Amino acid sequence: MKAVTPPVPARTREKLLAAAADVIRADGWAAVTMGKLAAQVGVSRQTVYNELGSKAELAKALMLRETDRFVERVNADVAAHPDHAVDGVTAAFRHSLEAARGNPLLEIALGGAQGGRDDFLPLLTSQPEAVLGRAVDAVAAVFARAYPEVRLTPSEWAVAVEAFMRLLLSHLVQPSGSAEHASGQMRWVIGRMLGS
Amino acid sequence: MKAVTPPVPARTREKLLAAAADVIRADGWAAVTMGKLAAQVGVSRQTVYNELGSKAELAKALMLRETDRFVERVNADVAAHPDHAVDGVTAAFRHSLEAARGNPLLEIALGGAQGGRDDFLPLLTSQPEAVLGRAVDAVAAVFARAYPEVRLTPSEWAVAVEAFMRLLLSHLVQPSGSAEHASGQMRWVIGRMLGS
DNA sequence: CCGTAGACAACTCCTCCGGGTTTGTAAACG
DNA sequence: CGTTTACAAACCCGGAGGAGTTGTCTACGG
Repeated sequence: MKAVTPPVPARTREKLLAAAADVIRADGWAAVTMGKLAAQVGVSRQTVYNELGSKAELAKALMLRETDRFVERVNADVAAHPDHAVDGVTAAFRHSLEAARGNPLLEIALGGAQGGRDDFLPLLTSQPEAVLGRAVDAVAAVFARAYPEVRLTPSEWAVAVEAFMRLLLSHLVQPSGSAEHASGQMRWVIGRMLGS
Repeated sequence: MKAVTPPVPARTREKLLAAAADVIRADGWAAVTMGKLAAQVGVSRQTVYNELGSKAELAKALMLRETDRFVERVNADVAAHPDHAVDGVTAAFRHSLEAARGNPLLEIALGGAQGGRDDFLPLLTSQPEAVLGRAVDAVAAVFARAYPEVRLTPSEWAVAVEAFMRLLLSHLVQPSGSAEHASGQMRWVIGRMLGS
């Protein structure tokens, strides 16, 4: 467990992000202060600034972290359905929907819950390419690699996955019944987009 | 259609809604007060309450009014492309997107602009069936009637149009390039959903 | 060299406090 | 009927104050 690599530098960032996620889970984004993160990790406040830059960048880093987890989940879901694209993509949709529900960070970022609206919303609206575009590219790559039998061009995959992401976010903001029901509807849309 | 019923009652409501829309366009939702509407229409404040019930119901009525306009636009767009479903639906998408941009009421309702967030957002999130479900039903009926050659079952039309609406709202909240570019992408998705 | 501790101005946030406005309802009036 | 008037409760606004935070800079120490 003890890091062979530099024990302090790169690992500190991860611990700071984890601490921030903990504080958010417990008391929300407003309760996240640089000083609290420093104390929780056992480091000075300036190290936090050196490592994260600013609070806005912390928000961005947290979103990117969340995005990575999301892509990883999608990867696992398609791996569980190797030979049926529609099943795999639909499972990824349903699983992502359930995982996102009750995720405090996501609830804050989607503006529903009050809190750092000014810190998180810009990441999804003003500069979507930062986090959303990144997710689209990664997921499109995952799908295209896992399901080569679905004959879509790279740009078609990009369009399909962008629609996939938009519908996912839409169902988070405006739930329509259960996740079960939503993914049931999505199965039809996904089936059409992937060529039935 | 409508009898030449009392000239005052039903017409007053329409004038009140129009006045509210004017005030919103000029000074935003916060500037809309029941007293101002009464003065602008030349009626007493209580008549406003008798006619509209409350401010929350006024918000709902305005959204329904906007929904009707939207459905009417869609109707016109599909009528302009009688023999090509994908063209008609895509045109409806692009046209709706452009019409919604710069529509003060929509900007408020979608939460981006500050303002009556507490009055409008619930209409799209807490009780989506009130306004959104209504729009889905109406648009699905329009599409199904205009393009019978697209062989979708009524429930398939409902699913497809719900996706259509969700993607429309998504592009309003998170624009991706120009309306031109967005509808270009949507053309592919629509083509797939309607059976290429 | 890297991280710490301390100090610092600017800023945000919260609270309290009035005062004005608005909401929503109810009565009396024409 | 619709209008006027009255009214309690809630809401919004601007200011004053104070605590807490942000972000930066400098001096210190292993």
